[in-house]
Amino acid sequence: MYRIGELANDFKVKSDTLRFYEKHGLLTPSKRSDSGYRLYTEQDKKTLSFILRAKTVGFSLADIHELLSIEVDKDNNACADVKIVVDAKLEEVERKIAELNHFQQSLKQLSDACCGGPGSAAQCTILEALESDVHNVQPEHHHCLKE
Amino acid sequence: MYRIGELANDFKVKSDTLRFYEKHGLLTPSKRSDSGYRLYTEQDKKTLSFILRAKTVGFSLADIHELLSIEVDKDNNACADVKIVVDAKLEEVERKIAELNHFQQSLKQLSDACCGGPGSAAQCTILEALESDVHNVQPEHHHCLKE
DNA sequence: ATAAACCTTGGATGTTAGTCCAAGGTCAAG
DNA sequence: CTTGACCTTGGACTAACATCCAAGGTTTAT
Repeated sequence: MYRIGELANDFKVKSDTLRFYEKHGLLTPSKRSDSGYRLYTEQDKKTLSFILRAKTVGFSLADIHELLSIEVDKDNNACADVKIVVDAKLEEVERKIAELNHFQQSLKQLSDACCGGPGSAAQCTILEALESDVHNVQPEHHHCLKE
Repeated sequence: MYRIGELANDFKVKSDTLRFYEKHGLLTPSKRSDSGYRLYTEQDKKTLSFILRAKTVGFSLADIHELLSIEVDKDNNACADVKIVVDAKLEEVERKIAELNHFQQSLKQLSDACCGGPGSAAQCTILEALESDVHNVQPEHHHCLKE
């Protein structure tokens, strides 16, 4: 069992943030001490980890709330509704992955172009790097390769 | 050349948003008409596309400003500084990709578990799906597989 | 030549996601 | 038995990112 300050400290967030998440239904501590202190379990810790990770990849707290409230239950015949939500999020995740792979290629090109060798590179920006079709690079016409 | 409303419409944002990006140095239209109307070029369009895509994967406008102002210039001896920025962003992108791959696996499990077959699944949440080690699944002990 | 549909600026307002503060209760250490 | 570091609540405040509004200028279509 962790008190709010401990948990906050472990994840480098403020206690206020945890209270804020509670107020918005994202993370309710599993127990309270006799004196009313919030007590968080390992499970709560995992939920917090999930919230913070989902945030870094661009999900809003509303999105995260939706993800957390997905309950696939064999006796729940709203199952089809759940599948619609899950599949929508899955598509969103896949779009994000595709974007990030694209960014990754471009940043790699920039990194290589930058101080990449004795001659260094021609002028280049991330937009030029993104524009170059990674699947069809023609080195001699390319702005961003070393030398 | 696009006027602000056209460009806004193409990208499903408000004209106000484009003026906001301009005020914050993210997207300055390349020209103005004689009467003072903003005129955006194809290049500006690409910049806007970049801004919006970067936003969906969790970059702040400040991050995006930083990415856009990267200029790898062969005559610029601040090259090492640029490489530091680029490599930091690259790491960030790679972390995001790793998170998203993890989410993707979990959402796939949920999607499969949900209405996945005649028997459907045991109760399952995204947290349980995330927790299950995808590289070491033991179907009989797993909460979220069909039947 | 005038209405409809654009555009300009500046400033007010709204939403999301925290962050801070005040007044007071709890708890462990000395 | 008090000092210091925690915790409680409620409410005010902030920053980032827009979004709206007012007063007025421009363009195009009839």
